[in-house]
Amino acid sequence: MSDLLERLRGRGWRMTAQRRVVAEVLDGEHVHLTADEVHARAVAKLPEISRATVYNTLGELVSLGEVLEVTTDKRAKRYDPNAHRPHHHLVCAHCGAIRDVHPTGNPLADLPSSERFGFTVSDVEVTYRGLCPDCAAA
Amino acid sequence: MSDLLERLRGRGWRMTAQRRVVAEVLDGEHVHLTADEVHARAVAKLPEISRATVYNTLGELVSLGEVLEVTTDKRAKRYDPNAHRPHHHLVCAHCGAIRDVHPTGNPLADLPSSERFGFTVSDVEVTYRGLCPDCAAA
DNA sequence: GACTTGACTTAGACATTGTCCAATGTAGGA
DNA sequence: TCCTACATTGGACAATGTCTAAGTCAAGTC
Ligand SMILES: [Mn+2]
Ligand SMILES: [Mn+2]
Ligand SMILES: [Zn+2]
Ligand SMILES: [Zn+2]
Repeated sequence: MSDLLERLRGRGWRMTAQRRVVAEVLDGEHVHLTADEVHARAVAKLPEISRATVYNTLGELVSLGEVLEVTTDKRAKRYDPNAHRPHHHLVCAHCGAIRDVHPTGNPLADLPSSERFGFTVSDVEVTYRGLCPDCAAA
Repeated sequence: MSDLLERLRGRGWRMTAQRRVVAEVLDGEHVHLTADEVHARAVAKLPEISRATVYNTLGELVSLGEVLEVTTDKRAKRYDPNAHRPHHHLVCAHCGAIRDVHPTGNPLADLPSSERFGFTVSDVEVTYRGLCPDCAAA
């Protein structure tokens, strides 16, 4: 995460306690927190941090390409710090657990030009759904 | 759509003016309306229809498998009457236009078991993103 | 170290999307 | 025609997200 903080400093960011805390929360593998979850964890480290600052900071990180927005369910957006390695997601339909996955092949190649309707297609998101081991056992 | 109304009658649905109007609105190809858009179009045909009824009816149609929920953007859910032909979506990143597409191949086969984390994977959603012809020209 | 300034943070109002409920209405069978 | 279980309604409430005015502070300058 200090990598991230360094990059942000290089981009002219003022290093505030709030931004440091948000960056700390957004660290690790398979991390896909909602804004309110980020806020709750940030408050544990810095009680006076506001919801508005969390939303602002997340939005800025997304604009900078340091964090991805993921919408695996129809509720809140989730924020994914694993922005520098392209990947897709595997979601448990029962408990919502999310794993990063790396399918083989290139789904873009599977969309023939006759199915492109003249669009310039630049990106593809794949969401696999199923049951995680815990939920399948229950 | 009278097909749909027949199926619903067969399932024991009471045929109300409200349900008929929602079914009428949800007709056609490449239709992906939000609940409020459905409501606005329904009101044009039946001014006294309430938001609650539109939400109730859409929820029931989804439960019955007659309509799909689609979340191509991070805003409102969209309702897709094309539930009987599996397909994916192509979305314009600029104006939000949505087309139904039918990629070749089977993306499920592209997820090796080493990338399944013990999940029972049953479904996959693919969303292609790019620019529609109009937005690319502008 | 003190000063300055524009970027940053905050609380809370407001907006959008969706859910829930008690009261009222009605489709369809008896 | 009557009955009643099912359906609809309006509005309160909830969850998520946006915006703004006022106060705060990081970091450059002296
Ligand atoms: Mn991820
Ligand atoms: Mn569709
Ligand atoms: Zn699970
Ligand atoms: Zn477009």
